[in-house]
Amino acid sequence: MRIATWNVNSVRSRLEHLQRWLTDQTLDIVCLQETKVVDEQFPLEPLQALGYHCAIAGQKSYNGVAILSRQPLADVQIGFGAVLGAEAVGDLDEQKRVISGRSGDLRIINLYVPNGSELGSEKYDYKLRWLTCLQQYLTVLGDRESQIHICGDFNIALEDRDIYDPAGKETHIMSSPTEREALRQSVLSLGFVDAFRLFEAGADQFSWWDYRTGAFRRNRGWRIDHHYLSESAKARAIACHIDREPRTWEKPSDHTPVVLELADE
Amino acid sequence: MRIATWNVNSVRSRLEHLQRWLTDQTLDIVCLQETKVVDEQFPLEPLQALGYHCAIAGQKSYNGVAILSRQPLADVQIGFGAVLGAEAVGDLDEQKRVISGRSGDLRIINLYVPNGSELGSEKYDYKLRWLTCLQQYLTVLGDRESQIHICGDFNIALEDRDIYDPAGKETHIMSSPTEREALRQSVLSLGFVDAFRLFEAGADQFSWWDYRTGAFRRNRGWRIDHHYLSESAKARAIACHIDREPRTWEKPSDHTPVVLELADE
DNA sequence: GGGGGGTGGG
DNA sequence: CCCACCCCCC
Repeated sequence: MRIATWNVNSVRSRLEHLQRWLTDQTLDIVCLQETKVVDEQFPLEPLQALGYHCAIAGQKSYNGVAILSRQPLADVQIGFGAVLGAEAVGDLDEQKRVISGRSGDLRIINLYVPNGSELGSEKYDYKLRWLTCLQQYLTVLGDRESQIHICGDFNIALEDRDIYDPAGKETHIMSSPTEREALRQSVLSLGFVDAFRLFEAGADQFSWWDYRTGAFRRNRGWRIDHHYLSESAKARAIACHIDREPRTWEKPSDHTPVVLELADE
Repeated sequence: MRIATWNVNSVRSRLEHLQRWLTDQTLDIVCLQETKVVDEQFPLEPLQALGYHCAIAGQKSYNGVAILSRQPLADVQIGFGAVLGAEAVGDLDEQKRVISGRSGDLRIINLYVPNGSELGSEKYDYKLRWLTCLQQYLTVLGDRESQIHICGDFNIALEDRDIYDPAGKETHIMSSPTEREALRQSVLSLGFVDAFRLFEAGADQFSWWDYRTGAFRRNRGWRIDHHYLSESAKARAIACHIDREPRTWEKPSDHTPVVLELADE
């Protein structure tokens, strides 16, 4: 099966790209971030017409996540609170950044990690608190289920080879040692592995390029969109690649899709 | 020579349409309204690249007029004040709605008449005052020059055959008897003739269709974009037609161009 | 630079 | 519906 993650930067303004890409490709599951639309206005019909079921968790203007799937997902859960309880989660579910569902024996978790704005800012603090909560969330789910796949826009580049020009980026949002450590702690320490790095060792492989200053043309990008696999899911991994093409289209998202292939069971 | 009038509803968002239309057509002079851009940001280069000189009178956000011409225009004048004096004009030159220039012996006057919003409103009063001033302006110019061509968006349909469904539109902005009379008084009473009606007698010939409620598809339009000719210029008139095609393009202006053909002298 | 939102204008 | 503007966010 093929699973994609794509931060579409508004599912409504990217609907034609999404339709085109889903028609060109053969995807089983597509995890979207930054849908930026309330559920009532999510473009269900055109995506159903392409053969997808939609599990959606949207909000107005910002954030919003969705999972498209050829087969309906079981046990769809929205937010950390669905697993940890609303009290434990506090303000971290106010923004729609977490949606999860099960496809056969595989638990799919789709995340849109907060950007964090600037080191030391209030938003940065929110990002770190959010990642701490993510660890609890994954710990609980990991105790319950064996095959787990996590993907999304992590807004963190794990290593220097994941950034176009890493020198001096220790104080940059998305590449600070503190953020990297928080992501390792929240995800990698639980045994999940970065699926892309099972197959690709090189640098200059990016999934996001700023709209400004011709970053895509100059390939000044970041690999911040990831797939993670639990030990048992990792055994099924066949390939993981970045599809740069949608980023070349007219009025693209600033992110491009990352596709993971898993062996059928 | 061929002269067009086109309310482009923002010259920047309509630049591709304008380039396409100017490439398809052979125009000598193109009068634009609602350019909605300050002079410093007017897209001079792409229009010069198509072989046009530009006389521009813009403002931020609203209004704005321009004349594109294959040959540079002589004696370009902006506003009523250039002819009547600033004192006589008061607040009527604050909005950029008037630009004029001479091409050979022909005086070209490009106008964007105020819309007027609603009958009885402050904007309506401004429209009527503006039209009174227009009469003075044209009277002075008519005393000075013989061959005069006036065009633009008049925001008034002169006759019932110029509206898609005239019944009950006496209290509608753009078709009230008061506005029609004001336009007759300001322009027609000075001897200028509606060039389109020299050639076309029929109804259902429109130059503007509201963006809302599928007005274009249903041809619920208005003929509010006009060419007027002085007696001596009228002698040169060969044809006048509405080019509906640009209104069929993607993201069109709500107006479509009206083209006048004059015999070369 | 390109999404979202809102308001004001037509 | 589709401009413009402003502000917020990435």
